[in-house]
Amino acid sequence: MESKGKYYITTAITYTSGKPHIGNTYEAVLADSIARYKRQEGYEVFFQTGTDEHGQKIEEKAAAAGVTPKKFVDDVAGIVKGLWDMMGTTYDRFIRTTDEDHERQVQKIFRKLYDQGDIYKSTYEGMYCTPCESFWTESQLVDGKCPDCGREVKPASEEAYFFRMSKYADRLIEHINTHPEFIQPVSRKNEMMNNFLLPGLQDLCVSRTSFKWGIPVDFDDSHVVYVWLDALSNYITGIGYDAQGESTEQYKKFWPADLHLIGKDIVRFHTIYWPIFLMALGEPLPKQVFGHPWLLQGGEKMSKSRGNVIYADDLVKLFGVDATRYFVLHEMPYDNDGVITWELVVERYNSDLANVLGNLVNRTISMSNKYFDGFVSSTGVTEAVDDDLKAVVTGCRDRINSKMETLRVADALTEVFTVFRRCNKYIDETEPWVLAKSEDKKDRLSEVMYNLVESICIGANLLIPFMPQTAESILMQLHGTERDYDLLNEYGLTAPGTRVTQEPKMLFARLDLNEIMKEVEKIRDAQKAEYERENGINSEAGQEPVIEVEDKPVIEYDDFDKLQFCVGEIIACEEVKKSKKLLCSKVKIGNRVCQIVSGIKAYYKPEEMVGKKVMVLVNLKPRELAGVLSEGMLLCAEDADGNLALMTPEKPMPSGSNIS
RNA sequence: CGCGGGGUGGAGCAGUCUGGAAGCUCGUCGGGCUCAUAACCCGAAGGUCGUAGGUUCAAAUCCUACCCCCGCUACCA
Repeated sequence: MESKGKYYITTAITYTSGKPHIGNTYEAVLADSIARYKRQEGYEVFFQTGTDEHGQKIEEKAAAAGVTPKKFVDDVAGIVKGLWDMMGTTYDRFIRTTDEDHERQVQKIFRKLYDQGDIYKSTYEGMYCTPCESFWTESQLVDGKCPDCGREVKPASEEAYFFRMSKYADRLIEHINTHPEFIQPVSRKNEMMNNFLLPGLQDLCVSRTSFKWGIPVDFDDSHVVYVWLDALSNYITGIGYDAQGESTEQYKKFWPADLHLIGKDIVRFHTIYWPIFLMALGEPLPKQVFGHPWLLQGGEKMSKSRGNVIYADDLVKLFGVDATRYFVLHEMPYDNDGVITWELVVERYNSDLANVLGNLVNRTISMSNKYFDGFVSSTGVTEAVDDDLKAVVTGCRDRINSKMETLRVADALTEVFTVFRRCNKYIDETEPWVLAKSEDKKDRLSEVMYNLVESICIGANLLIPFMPQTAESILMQLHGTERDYDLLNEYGLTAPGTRVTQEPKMLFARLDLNEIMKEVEKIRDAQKAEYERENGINSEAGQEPVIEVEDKPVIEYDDFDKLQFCVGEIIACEEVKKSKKLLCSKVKIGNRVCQIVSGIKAYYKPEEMVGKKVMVLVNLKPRELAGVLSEGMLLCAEDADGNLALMTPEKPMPSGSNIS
């Protein structure tokens, strides 16, 4: 098959602030199925995906996790790549914005745009919150106050680089109007025009000084490049663009991109800023930007603290790679958000994959073995019912093609399944088990079985871009072959003498919803636990009772200052013989040791007290308890049930340390 | 009046641009069949197409008002 030309497809690069959920993973799978389809069709495909790793949020997340930003993004990028690999995405490059070649080119791009006057230095003016060190726009403010801390903000300005968006706006409007296919679906085009382009584009601030985790501007290193300029550039740096005119052959071949596949939330960046950057660089614009809808979870909001975030790896664990691919591809409508719940996945799995497809392959193979020892041959004994089957099967490739042309992947996948559904119906129409009863129907039976195997073979070939493993498994079991795309509308290519497997393997075993939901519960618990660990919350959080705090009168600082608290180390401890509740501890506080009696026998054994660092009220007037002198107090928290917990320093502190 | 999208039988969606008998998948019920993973095939029930008006011979589809949900609102990527 000769090449039909090149096809360059990209996904958005995933922001590495955390593990991507199924909604993000969907995009990679969608892009992969398109890439695979284009390859099957005969295009030379370059498929790029990757991670977007700079920015303030990542700097903050890394700091919170106590690691360097680089270490943080290395970890997350590893997780992302692992998920994409697990889903079987056939990317040609997984680019990271921390890749050296990318960073160098972004610096060159920035300088080039600066040198030619598209980027200029000015001052950014906005509302500034001093404690948070953040600028906010008017629209971000909450009641005129900082949305983060709620404190007052004041007008401030800082030096920054700006991009002259306005200079290119007219050209972009012209381009969008003369290229109706540029923004898909079209509804997004109007959104961009009405909201941003027609009211007039503001110049965009393309540098930051408020954080360091970014690509430095090489001629002014107090600034880092705005993450979107950095991130968007990946589409050209990843295939060898050079800002000084030394672009690679690969770049010259593949740019402009045929398709940027992105989420609808970032359409603005891809249809306004990105084209304008490209215009400024003198490069052609991508042919099409498709803003796909999102796969959302039904009902409640997705949140890790509730343990209801659905991740691809959990889906794969329960359903397998191809079933997961099937679900996300099939359930995604064209321009509305789709819904994913565990129940829906099980439903689709059972009805489409197990019942329609898996069972079809299984019953066909068993009959072939039962009636013909697995050998498949056409006898030419046809009947009228065969015609409709053949028409459905041979017409499928072109029906899929027309769906794929407009990126209606879900509809294309549904078309593949019409073949399998038609086959099931064909079995009922021809009733092979009846034919098998009369010896003189043997040839007709053979033809029927041939038609089934041949039809399933074609169906499996059409399934390859969407469910590659399943397609391969079907072809292996039927001993069919992968066929050239150009032959997928031809019938009768199953070779004489083909013999199907003697040991059919179930493709998709039916699942029991209750069993699956038990597994889902485990996943949820694990997720909640992980969330609590990451955020330092004790388990049982969320179910923790809300205690109404009773107020004591306000005290002056001087009142507080009268109390002397210190860290004390318990060096010895024994029960107070005459008492049911008391323990008597020897507590080392710096250079002295005192004896303290506490009512904690029910909660702590003497031996486990020893060695603990605790919070001690030191200057409490000594008093005898049960005949034993107590020279202070060990501080404890107490809950509604009277359970006690000693206060201990959160990090190791020497005994005698002052507490205030 | 900030912008945009959505509200269609129990569930998930198509249909709306270009008005003309309300459709698909799942579920439910009934029947058929037995090769197969209680799977497959056929049939049926079930909808005032968010609400209220309007245009028209005819409205899910066009117009107006309202209600509800969801995004976005530019320095969060």
